[in-house]
Amino acid sequence: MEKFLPILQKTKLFAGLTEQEIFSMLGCLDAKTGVYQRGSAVLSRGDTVNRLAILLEGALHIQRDDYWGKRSLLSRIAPGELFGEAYIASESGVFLNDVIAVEDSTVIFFDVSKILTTCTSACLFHTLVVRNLFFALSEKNRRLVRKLDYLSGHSIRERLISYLSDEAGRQGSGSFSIPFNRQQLAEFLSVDRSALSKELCKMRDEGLLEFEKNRFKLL
Amino acid sequence: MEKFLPILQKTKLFAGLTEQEIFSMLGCLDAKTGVYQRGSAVLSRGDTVNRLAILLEGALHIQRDDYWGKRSLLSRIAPGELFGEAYIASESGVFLNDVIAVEDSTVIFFDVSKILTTCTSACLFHTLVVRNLFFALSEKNRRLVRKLDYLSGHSIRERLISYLSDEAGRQGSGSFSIPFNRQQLAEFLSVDRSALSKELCKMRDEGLLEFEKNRFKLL
DNA sequence: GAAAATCGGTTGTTTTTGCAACGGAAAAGA
DNA sequence: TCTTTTCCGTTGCAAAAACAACCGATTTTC
Repeated sequence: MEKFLPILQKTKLFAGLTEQEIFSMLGCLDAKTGVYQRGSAVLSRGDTVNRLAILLEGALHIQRDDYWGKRSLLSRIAPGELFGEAYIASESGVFLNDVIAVEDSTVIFFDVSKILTTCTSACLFHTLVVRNLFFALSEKNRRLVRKLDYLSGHSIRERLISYLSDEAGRQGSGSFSIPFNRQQLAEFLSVDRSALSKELCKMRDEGLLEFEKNRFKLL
Repeated sequence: MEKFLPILQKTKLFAGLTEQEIFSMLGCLDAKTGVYQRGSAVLSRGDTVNRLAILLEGALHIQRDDYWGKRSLLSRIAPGELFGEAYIASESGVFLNDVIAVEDSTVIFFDVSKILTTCTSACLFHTLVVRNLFFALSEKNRRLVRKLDYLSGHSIRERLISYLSDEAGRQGSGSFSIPFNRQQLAEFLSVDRSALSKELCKMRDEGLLEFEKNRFKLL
């Protein structure tokens, strides 16, 4: 557990705490880590979730397959990001999606209710963590709204433009790479892969952008 | 301000507090109310938001018009619901959508940072409000994920089914009414109104549902 | 109560998207 | 290195959705 302290210190949740303070909270939060091989499930649809999770190493996809096997890719989780936060406070707590490790991954789980319920040891950093938790949730919220924006696009081109220009802004450059291959990007934007491919090439031919593999350049 | 205490008491944010306790917090949170006529803007794209808002009376639409005047309806806010929560914790704090009063509305704004920063009067109910805030944000989060689900549908029919069956579940009956007219429902689901109308009638002819105006019955 | 605006269903046409299948290039695995 | 798998662009066709325009009914406004 100790070896993850430097990583935890960089997360939004524990921002501003010393390694020592984080360490003392881990016990209080009943922290448990899990290791997942590439391709295995971290959480599955129907699981009861009552813990907050943070990805320490690797990469995860939050996704869902419908009756016909059509897959929706809701979001990708990068190291330091938290997930499962939407369900811990729900009555049912039943998880509606699958969380899959797309790389070998390590995840840490917290019993977050311990932070929220009146803390017996009303320590100073508790207050800070609660504040951080609020910021993290708020940011997550913004992310979801952004994704809603992508999907509100009425055509493949609109969805692509809103997603790609957003990504360019986030990475601070018109030249950037995305964490998806074509199939995954199609699932992320809820469109057909071949139609996506067609549209991308059309946009390239029109001089709107350049790309090679998962690297893009907006013009 | 006092006349809104019974309404505030029913909100998620102040759940579990007495009217007296809420009243004493209003000053601490620097609460301010605003009254908006039907059709007027509560918040506009580009505004800097650093306050949490709760709708006390009326109804709001969070929406956005693109370059071509095409409107996306992100969500509808009912009395007691909070909004603006995504932006108060962001660096820029710049609001990306428009919030429009679709009925005469009253809104209350809070300086929520006051709850989060170390409270000089570390009162008991502060802790409770922070916990409530977390639950409220978490619920908002779930709502956004649900809407993402609707928009992930690959056809108008799929979007309709996921939205309508969700609404049926939420209202606990196969017979229910929705807070949108056809045009608004089309904007909410990001589809063309006439195509939506066509699909609805087709589904009715196939015996999947019945409807009249904004009242639906799933079969 | 008359005029104006909104609402929702309908139709026909155009455009876009989905789908299925193929093939070459690159990557992964043995 | 050779085989197998994955990736991604391409094509043709079928299906779906967007668009524009129209109309009767209802609602709103004055």
